[in-house]
Formats: sequence, C-alpha cells, structure tokens
Amino acid sequence: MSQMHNVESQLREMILGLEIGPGERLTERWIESRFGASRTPVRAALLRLETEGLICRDGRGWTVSPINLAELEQIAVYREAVEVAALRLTCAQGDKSSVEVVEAMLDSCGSGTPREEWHRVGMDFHIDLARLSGNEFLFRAVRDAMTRLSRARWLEVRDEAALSRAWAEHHAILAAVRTGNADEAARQLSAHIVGSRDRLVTSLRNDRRGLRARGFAVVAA
Amino acid sequence: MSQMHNVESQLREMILGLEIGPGERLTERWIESRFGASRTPVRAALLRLETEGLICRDGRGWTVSPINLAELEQIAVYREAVEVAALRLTCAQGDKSSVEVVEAMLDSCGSGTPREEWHRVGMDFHIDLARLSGNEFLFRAVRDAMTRLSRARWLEVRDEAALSRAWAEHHAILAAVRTGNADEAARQLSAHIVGSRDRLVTSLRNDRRGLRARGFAVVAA
DNA sequence: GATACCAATTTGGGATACCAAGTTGGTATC
DNA sequence: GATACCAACTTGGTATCCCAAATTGGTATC
Repeated sequence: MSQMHNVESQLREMILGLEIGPGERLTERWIESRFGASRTPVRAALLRLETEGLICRDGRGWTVSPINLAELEQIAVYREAVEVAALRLTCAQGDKSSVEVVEAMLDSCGSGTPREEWHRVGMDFHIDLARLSGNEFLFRAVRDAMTRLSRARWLEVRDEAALSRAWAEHHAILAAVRTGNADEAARQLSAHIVGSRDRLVTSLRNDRRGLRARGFAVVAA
Repeated sequence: MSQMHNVESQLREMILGLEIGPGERLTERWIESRFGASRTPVRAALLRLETEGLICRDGRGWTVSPINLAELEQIAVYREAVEVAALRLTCAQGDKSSVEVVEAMLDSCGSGTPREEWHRVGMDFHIDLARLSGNEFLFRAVRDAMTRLSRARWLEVRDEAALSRAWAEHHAILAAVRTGNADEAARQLSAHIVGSRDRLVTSLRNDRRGLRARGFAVVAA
C-alpha cells in the first residue's frame, strides 16, 4: 500500500477515534514525523480527508473539523432523503435474501458486546442497507454522512436502553423491508433518523461544557 | 490564487468543455508543461478532481472519466432524492422572494441565447434551487451531481423544442413552489428529472457510435 | 507596565531530484 | 518472418530543498 493511503487511513482512524480531538490544529510537519512519511503523501492524504469533511482549512493551516451541531441537523435531513430513497429501491427488489445478512449483523450484538462494536454495527447497518439499493451514489452519500456523524455518535451519552431502542428500530425497519412494505419501512426509517438526531443533538448540547473541557471543540447550532 | 487552484480550475474547464475527451489519458508531466506548474500542485489538483469524479485512476495513471450510461441512470435516481428533498424544504419556507431570482435567471434565456448559456442556465437552475433549501449537504449533492452530468448533457443532441420544453418544466416547478404546493412541485420535479434522464440516455445511446468516432469513450449501461 | 518593533522560527506552497515499476522499441536468434 | 530478450525511456510515488508569509519571542522605548 502506498504511503499516501497509509497516512490517509491512519490519520482517519486517529480522527474518528478521537485520538486527535475536534478543533485540534494539525501541521504537515507533525504528521510527517508521526507517520514517518514525507510531505508529499502527507499533503495528498490531507487533501483527501478534507473532501471527507474530517479536516478543514484554518487560514493557512489545517484543523480537525469541530463537532458542529448545526451540521449534524443538516446531515440528518440529508440522510433522510438518501436513505429513504435507497430503502424504497431495496423494497422494490424481488430478492430479499440480502436483508438477512444485515439482520445477522444486527443480531451479532448482545448484552456483552463492547461499545466499539455497537458503534460500528450501528453505522454499518445504515451503510449496508444503502448498499443493497444497488445505487452507488445513494450508497456513497450514506457512507459519507455516517463518517461525518461518527465522532458525534461516539461522544453521545448512550445507556443500555438507548442502544436497545436503536436496535429494535433497526429490526423493525428490516421487518417492513422483508414484507415489501415500502411506505411502512420509509416511515420507520424517517422516524428513526429524526429521533436519533434529536437525541444526539440534545445529548451533545447538554455535554457541551464537559466536551470543551476535554479539549473538543463543539460548535453550537 | 494558488497554483493548485489554477491547475484545478483550468483542468476542470478543459474536461467539462470536452477539450480533453472522455476516456483520454492524462500524464502529470503533460499537465505540468501545459499549465506551467510543477508536479506538486498538479498532483493536488488531480486528487481533487478525482473526488469530483471527473478523472479516475487507470492502473498507475490518470484517465478522464468516460461517459457512463449506467452512471447517468443512477445519478438521476440520486438527483431525484436530493432535489425533491431540497424542494420540499424550500416550499416549507415562508419567504418566496428568492424564487424570483431563479425565475429571472431562467427568463434571461431567449431564442437568441447561445447554446453555452442554455447549458449553464439549465444546470444552475437545479443548483440554485437546491441552494434555496438552506441545507448545505443537499446543495452540494445537487451541485456535484450536475457537475458529473455536465459533459453528457453537452453531448446530448437537443433541438429548440427540447430546450423550450425543459424551460417550461422549470417554470412549472417554480410556479408550484411559489404557491407553496410542495406535492405538486415535487411531482413536477420528479417527472422532469426522469424525463430528462430518459432523453439523455436515449440520445447518447443512439449517438454512441458517432461519439466514439470523435474519440469520446462512452460506456454502455 | 504597556507597546511598538525587529529578528528568529515555524509553516504551508511550490520546485526539483531520485527511484522503482512499467512500457516501448529495437535487435538478435531461431 | 516471428519471437524472445534487453536497453532506453516514460511515468507515477516519494523525498528533499527553497521560499514567502505568518507567527512568535524578546527587547527597547515611552
């Protein structure tokens, strides 16, 4: 694998894993020494991460994108549009066998599952569901949106009840898809996205002070 | 303006303007000498254009993305999702004054307007309409989709009747928006997008041989 | 003590040199 | 004439060097 992809993927993991906090400044030289690559692949990686929205320009330099509550709200609207569209395409397909794969992924999470796994499965559910539509653009849109949401979702305070609630909603969506009831599935998915957004934004707004104390920049809605 | 942006915008214009044909090979050294920049900004520009889908990797090198009929079909589905969502947001807004700006842009095109202008206005209509929603993600999605469609729309054989048909459909959509009739506006927009796609794909499929003869790579659906 | 100013350092943008892998064109062999 | 093989060239990937602008830290002046 090339140095560019090395730097890109490792830096992405560090940002998504909050090893580098939202709002933190990045210098090309630091990345260079941190990953043992020269500036050419470093700069290429930065350019790619910029298009993903994980970093942004800060005058002349680079900054890890802050958590932006207004952005989270807009992403939810965007998600609703593309995910519902993808879901309707999937419902219109005859073959429902692929739904079972997604269902199996959900069921792989139980009471003893670590939080990282809940987090990953919670995102992959939406991404894989979009992939089933067969539309590359809807799929990419959902994947990119979930990537942008990833850090905020990780910072959200979620108890066991919230996790199982999301899990149940995911199952309800799949059940509607399996019966081919597109309207019902779309309704469930919309409600799920809107509800998730409300809980996410509320949680972050309440924790904003604490998050800032941990060095995480959170921009208000 | 930096060299990177120079190369990026000039190369984008050359690709969108079909001065470099779909499927054509690009070498960093050629771009370097063509624009008088060194490889560092050239590579940065290539990476950015890659994320726009205007160029793609071809093994070790770079290729101007071919016209892909299957992709055009998928983009239409994607557009329908995001444009309708944006339109519904706009309809829900109280202030309808911004619609008039879009309307004025449409009316700036008449029988004597050059084809370039029709082409630009036809795209900007959809982009500006999406911008009115106030949702940055829906807006970017539409803008990027229209960018990807741009070359194909330019190659489409369009007579005077087709142009005025699109013009009338655009006006009908705005009329529905102005009265706040979201369902009607959405129906009109969906029909417009689907109809445009059908005519576009049909036209390109019919002309495929001729386009290939001109050196333009057209990938079948 | 506050502030204006200057030098040293840092940093991103760009240019260039080098390398490895792949391609090409020609040549020698059969 | 076809083919196997080799050398020269091309090309993208990477490292490194230079530069201008911005930041920083300290100092002198008021």
